Amino acid sequence: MPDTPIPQASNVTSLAERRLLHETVVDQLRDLIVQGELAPETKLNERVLAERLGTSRTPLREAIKFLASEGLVELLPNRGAVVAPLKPEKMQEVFVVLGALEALAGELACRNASEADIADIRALHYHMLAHHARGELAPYFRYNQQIHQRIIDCAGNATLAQSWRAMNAHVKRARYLANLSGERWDKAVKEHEDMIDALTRRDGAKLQALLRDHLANKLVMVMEALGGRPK
Amino acid sequence: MPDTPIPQASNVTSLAERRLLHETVVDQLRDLIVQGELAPETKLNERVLAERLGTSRTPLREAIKFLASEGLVELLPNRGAVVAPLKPEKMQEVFVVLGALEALAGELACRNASEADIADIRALHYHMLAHHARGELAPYFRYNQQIHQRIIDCAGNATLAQSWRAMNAHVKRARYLANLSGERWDKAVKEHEDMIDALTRRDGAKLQALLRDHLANKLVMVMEALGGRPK
DNA sequence: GCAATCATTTTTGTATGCAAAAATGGAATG
DNA sequence: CATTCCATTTTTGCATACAAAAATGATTGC
Repeated sequence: MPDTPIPQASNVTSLAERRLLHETVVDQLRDLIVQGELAPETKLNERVLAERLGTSRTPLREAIKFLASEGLVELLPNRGAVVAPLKPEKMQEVFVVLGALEALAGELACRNASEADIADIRALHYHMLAHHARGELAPYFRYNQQIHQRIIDCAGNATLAQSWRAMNAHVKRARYLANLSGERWDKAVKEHEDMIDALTRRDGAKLQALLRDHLANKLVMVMEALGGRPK
Repeated sequence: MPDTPIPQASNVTSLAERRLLHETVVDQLRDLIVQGELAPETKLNERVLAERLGTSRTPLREAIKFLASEGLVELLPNRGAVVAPLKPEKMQEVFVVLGALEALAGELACRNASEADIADIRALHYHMLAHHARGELAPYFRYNQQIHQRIIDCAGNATLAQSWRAMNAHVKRARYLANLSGERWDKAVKEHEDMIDALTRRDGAKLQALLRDHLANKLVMVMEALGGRPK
């Protein structure tokens, strides 16, 4: 018999641990969208999707509403929902906001990150360099994302992190469009180099500027790719 | 309490509106939360709330999921949902992010706003001044919010606007705590004065800085009020 | 008197049913 | 051949049903 826990009447958040079907459906559906398995503008047929995810329409519809709030799906009254289109204008908007969020995160991270945090990020950076050297795109992207994620985390602002995560989901959808040519790729890596440098020196202003530029460059690449697509 | 008829805003299905019940429920529920009618940490009883909003549990649950994504409600697995607590730490986080978003909006607005836009905002500002002069708090808040909203709108970035709206909802919940003392209120008005000035001169950098400070000052007030609350 | 236990009630989570709207397809018409 | 109906099918939106989990509260034992 374990010790009887003291009844914490008010602090409800501490016991929100159990996994709910609704949440797994949200995660699965978000993955399908972000990974591009459900392409932009795909109609979400409730019956089909529910069967695919092994659930009924009710939790699926709740998940769709949740993702609609994140902007990953669009609700069409009486006509269901579609995967949010990948419009160039939308991308432009997202990158601008994301730039501001990452800049803020960079500044906060320079103040709040521990030395261990920075060492971790640096390690991720070297992993990324290795994959860049070998021209391995997928692992490169993975480490790239992890670095950005870690910088956000080091900012120590959960609200910022959540907002960033939602915005970043949109960008992830477009990442495979970026078509990293050798020159562009090298440039992006160089920017990362500078970012790690600024973070190590805890130069918040510099890191902020670098992140903004980095995002702006990413946007250019995505825009070229999107603009080239016949729509 | 026996059947107390709740004034149904207009659940009329007469007009062939494209508006879904789900959306009206989202708006109604958000209003109840933002206006404080559903206090922080209130448990959302689905049966009771559905009846109150004149609907069934299904659309209500969808609305709850939607608002959970906005952060206004928290989901407790197998225990339903509660109105998100108003914790000081959360407020601090929100204000930091909101500061970055408004700063960005200010910069963009200085670039993109038309002269007519600026004239409109200036007009709102004078209305606000009038209500400040008369010490009318509620109308003051209303115009204050409208001014901030208009600046966001002038940025011409719908993604930014939506993100701001969600963040701002949290702040609105705390606004009645701010307890504007004469001195503080005067200071806030003075800051607005400067903001209008910077916008008119289209001095983006200045407006950005002013908005950041303005938000930081608001935070101080809210924090004092929240910190003073025995919780 | 108090805590623990367990039956009962309540509430949540999911599935299903049903009506209305939209999509589909095919015949009739120009 | 294209277009416009209209009947049929499909899909969505909402309500309800039902099982499982949690809250409640009465009872028992100490």
